[in-house]
Formats: sequence, structure tokens, C-alpha cells
Amino acid sequence: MVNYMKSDPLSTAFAALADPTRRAMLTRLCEGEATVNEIAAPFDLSLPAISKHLKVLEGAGLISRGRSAQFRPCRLEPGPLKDVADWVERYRRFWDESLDRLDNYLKEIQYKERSDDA
Amino acid sequence: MVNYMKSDPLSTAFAALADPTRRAMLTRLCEGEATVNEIAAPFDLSLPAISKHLKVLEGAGLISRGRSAQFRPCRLEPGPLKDVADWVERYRRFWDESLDRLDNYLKEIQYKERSDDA
DNA sequence: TAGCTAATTAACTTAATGGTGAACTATATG
DNA sequence: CATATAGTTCACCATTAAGTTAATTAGCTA
Repeated sequence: MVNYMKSDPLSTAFAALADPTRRAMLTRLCEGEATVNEIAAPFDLSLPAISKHLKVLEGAGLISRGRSAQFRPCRLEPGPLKDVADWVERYRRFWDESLDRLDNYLKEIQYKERSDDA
Repeated sequence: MVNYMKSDPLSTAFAALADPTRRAMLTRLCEGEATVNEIAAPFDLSLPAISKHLKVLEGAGLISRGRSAQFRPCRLEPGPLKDVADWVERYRRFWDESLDRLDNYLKEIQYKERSDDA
């Protein structure tokens, strides 16, 4: 009987990434630091909603926030993204394999079609 | 004003992966097909709970299920894992960069320490 | 000080998630 | 047919998540 802790960092990162708004925010932060209002601009959401999303991202360690005057510039923190990449990377052989199978299948089809032509 | 759809496949995949029980199930399925009870064995959870987790994984396209007699063997479906890997891969340069910065920082520290010694 | 801008917090609603036990479906077998 | 095994569905409960509006904090500027 395994007892999994309910909020390990990897789970928190996956959960934070499970929202398209938050993923879009990270994409925006690829271009560099941004204030909350700059991040909010493209979305049809209230500022408190944006604030909550940013808190989720910060809680997952995916962003960090500074202070300058009344602004809280956000910056991308890639650590958890690397953890996600490392986790998912262990499955690479499976999708490579299934692409191989698809490839073989397509070759087989082509072969049969060629036979049909003949 | 961007209008993001609330349950695109990538979000569904990330959400499914945000639970350590479900990630453990996928890890188990790396070894090959398994029945529901085989999958359930390591967990201290009721069978309905297991069934729900499997439904979430199936809904995300991360597993598929067959039938043989009264068993529903589950198998890993790596497609969405590849999509996750592809998404996160776009951030690789960021963690590479920060590791570089860490590397430089550590080298700098070592340099200073050496100077202190001298 | 008053007022503007940036952002967060509070209080609330609604919906989704994760769990349970009990009942049910489906298949195999004595 | 009766019973055991495999698994799902139902009805329910507690917690969390995502959004809102209104109020609040913090810092700049006239």
C-alpha cells in the first residue's frame, strides 16, 4: 500500500500547466519580464483572476516576482519545466516505438498498394 | 482579448498528469498491459477510485482499454506524452541558460575562493 | 494631503475533483 | 442455476479551483 503525498512539486507543476491561460502567460514571459497588467492585457479576465493565476504559477515555482515601485515584475523560472521534461522524457521510447509501428504500417500499405497496381 | 477554450487536449493531459497516483499508474503500464485489479494493487484506494483515475487517463488519451473475458486490460498510449514533451521542449533554452548562469556563478565563487587562499 | 495607478485580499458563487460504500453488469465456473 | 470474480455506476460528501465584484494596500505624483 503506497501512500503518495498529495502535493509534491511535480504534481503542482503539472496542475499549474493544466490551464491554457497559465501556459499562455508562461509563453508571454519567454519574451522577458512583465508586469501584472502587461500579462493581463491579452485576456478577457478580471485582474483578481489574473492575480490568482500568477499565484498558482508562483506556487509551482514557474515564475518569481520582483518589486520596483508599485509594480511586481514577473519572470520565468524554468526549473519545474525541466522537471516536467525529465519526467516525460522517460516515456520517449514509447512514442518513438509507436511512430515506428505507424511507419511500418504505412510502408506495408504502400507495399500492398504497389502490389495492387501491378 | 483572447478566448481560450477550457478543455483542449493538452490541458486535459496536463491535468491527468497532475496526480501522483495517475502518474504511478502510467509508470506501471510501462511494463506492459495490466488489468484494473493489477493496477489497483499497490494503492490504498477503493476500486471505484481506481476506476475514476483510469477514466481520467483514458479521457486524456493516455491509456486505452481492451476486453478479454471479464477483464479490461489497460495499455499505455504515448501520444499525449509526446505532445507534453513537445510543449515543454520549447522552454529548454531557459533551463539550459540558467544552468549556464549557475555554472558561471559557481566558477566565479571558486575563482574568488582561490584568490582568498592566495 | 488628495488622487491616480498597480496589484492584492476578502467574500462569495459555481463547478470540478477525489474519495467513499452500496448496488449493479458481465463473465466464468462449480 | 448459484456463486465467485472483475469492474463500473450511483448517490453522496468534502475539498479545491476558477471566476466574480467590492474593498484594500502600496507607491507615485500633483
